[in-house]
Amino acid sequence: VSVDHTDESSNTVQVTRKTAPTIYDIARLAEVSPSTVSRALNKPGRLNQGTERRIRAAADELGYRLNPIARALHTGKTQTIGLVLSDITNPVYFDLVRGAERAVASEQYTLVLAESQESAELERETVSRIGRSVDGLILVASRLGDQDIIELSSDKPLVLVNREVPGVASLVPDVAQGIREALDHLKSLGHRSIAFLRGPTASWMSSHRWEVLFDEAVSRGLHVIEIGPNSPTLEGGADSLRRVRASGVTAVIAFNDLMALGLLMASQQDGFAVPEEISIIGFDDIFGTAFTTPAVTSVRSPLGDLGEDAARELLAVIDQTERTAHRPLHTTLIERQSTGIPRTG
Amino acid sequence: VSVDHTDESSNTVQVTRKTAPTIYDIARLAEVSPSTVSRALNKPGRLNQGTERRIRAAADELGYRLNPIARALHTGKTQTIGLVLSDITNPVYFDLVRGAERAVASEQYTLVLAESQESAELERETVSRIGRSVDGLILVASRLGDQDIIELSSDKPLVLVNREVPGVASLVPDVAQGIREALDHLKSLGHRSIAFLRGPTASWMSSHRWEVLFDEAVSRGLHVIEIGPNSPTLEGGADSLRRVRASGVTAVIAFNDLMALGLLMASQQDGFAVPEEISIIGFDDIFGTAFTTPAVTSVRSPLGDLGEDAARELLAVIDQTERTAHRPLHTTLIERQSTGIPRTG
DNA sequence: CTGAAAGCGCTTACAG
DNA sequence: CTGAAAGCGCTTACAG
Repeated sequence: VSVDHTDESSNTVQVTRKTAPTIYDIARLAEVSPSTVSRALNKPGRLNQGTERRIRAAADELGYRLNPIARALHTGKTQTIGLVLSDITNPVYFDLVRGAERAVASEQYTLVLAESQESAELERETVSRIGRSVDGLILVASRLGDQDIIELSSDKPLVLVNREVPGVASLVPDVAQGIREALDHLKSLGHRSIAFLRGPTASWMSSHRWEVLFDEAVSRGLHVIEIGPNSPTLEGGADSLRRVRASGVTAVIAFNDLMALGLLMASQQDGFAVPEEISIIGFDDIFGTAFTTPAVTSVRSPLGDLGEDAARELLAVIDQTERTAHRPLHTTLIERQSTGIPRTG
Repeated sequence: VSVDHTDESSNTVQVTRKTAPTIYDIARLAEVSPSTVSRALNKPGRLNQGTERRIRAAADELGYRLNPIARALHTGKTQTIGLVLSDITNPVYFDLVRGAERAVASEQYTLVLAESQESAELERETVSRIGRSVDGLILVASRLGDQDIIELSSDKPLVLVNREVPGVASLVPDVAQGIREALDHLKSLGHRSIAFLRGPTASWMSSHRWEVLFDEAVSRGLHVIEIGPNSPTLEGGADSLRRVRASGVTAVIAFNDLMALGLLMASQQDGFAVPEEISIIGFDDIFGTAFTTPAVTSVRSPLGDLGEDAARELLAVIDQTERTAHRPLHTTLIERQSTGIPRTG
């Protein structure tokens, strides 16, 4: 490790940072009142041209930059929104975070990021830690109970992603299309009996996908079972292998790609052939699904768009502007090599 | 897409959110002065037991929660730190972000996340957007010039990660150990001539790795060349294949894993055998390097520890406390199957 | 141990 | 068009 410090800090002498100029400094320099400075800077064009120019010149000269804290205290707006995820390192969230970050940055907002680590308790703590200093919250795959979420949304603008709660704004991509494509794909390959590898109990999205999958499978005359709950991780997928083999199904649809990848690797280690003995489909099409051999067939979710739209939706609620029409967010099957004709089919 | 709204918001009638209680409300209820309330809540044990208890009871009854903005205006501290990355979706950063998030959260700080999109210009904008409302900044793989960084650090606590600038605190894992292991590994396999696939011109880390690699290769009597600059992405790696083949080297060490993966996939598509015709080593050991066939040999960086230590270092600077001894952050080679005996060796 | 007062740096009615 | 004043919700010397 290399750690360098300025001479000052290594002497533990405080680096005296020049105190930032305020509108009072500008007022003095431009010979106007502070209120006039504030107006000049906030609503250009409402003042005498000369005064405004003088004020701007003074501000530039002093290197003035607005203190957002002081403004926030008065306006009650911090120009900041909070994004709460269950697990920062799950690759599913990368695109979502990026989409949200770009959407807010383009409106001069700032993103505050927090993680709940798959725990309702920690999520509650996290929300209360950041809640008071953001203008609104995006809760992704929230592990909180419906009641908690309803209360939260009554005192702060709130948008849910991949979670639905009655009366609360939420964005969930239409999962049916991708699931139908997945089932049609499996059926056409000759599969008759499939399993859904479910995620954690607290995951609304896992139940949601299961319910849609169940109905669609039944209507196609496919046998369908549920295996789990499992941790939504590589390990969770790997750990389910025994139950998958014991179940006798020829195909598995996992709650997410991490589980699908885990199951794939565990299968290969066991010499259980993919896709000959078991076809595997993941969910979300995260980074890495295309890297394995066989590459993982997956139902792609529009994560980047989801993050972006959630942010825009939230900003609209905060600013009380009309939301623009929503683009449809749907899922679609990406066929790769982890699905094939079943040996027993 | 499903978008639900409360009745109020869909009528565009403002949802009247109850205004939050302040210390004045508590003061009235507990029949003390606001200053006493502030003390009771901030420095427990300094007041008369009875008063303190009465105040706490009143606060609980009202559901009081401190307004961090108001406090910040007075103290000048927001309990927030900013993390600026070049590219949020690069998997290298996942663990780093998580490490930093956990470290700051454990100190009741909050993480603000921003992205510079590989552009010095955008990075400057980003820093100025979030700079005034954070207590300090972590700049990861900053694309700013040395002078900009020095100025920045003179008016705000700042810690650099994977970048060194004289006089500015910075954390860079020791890259030499991993590089030595990589070279010894290649040499023992019989390689005599290797290439470094460099990253973007503005990447300090790319130059740093190259310099260390150069010296170590020369001292081992290996021929070494540099190919690039390249975009630090899958595409960047893939695009370099032609130059790699033309160069005649038998092994490549890429600036990062994304490039190594891109090169691997392009090679396979071209029928250029890995590792028989070209051995490939990546850098950082990101998620996904173990998934390919052959799996990618990589120099692992301790990204999570880096993020955590950078955050702790920054908090120490902010609070002017003594930094605890730093643990060594070193790199180490993870041998997988993308390296092997060269056919021409 | 507790209170009155000033101040953090803005914004915004209210006057003129 | 511009200024004086109050206020956002805290904290912290300064008194007593």
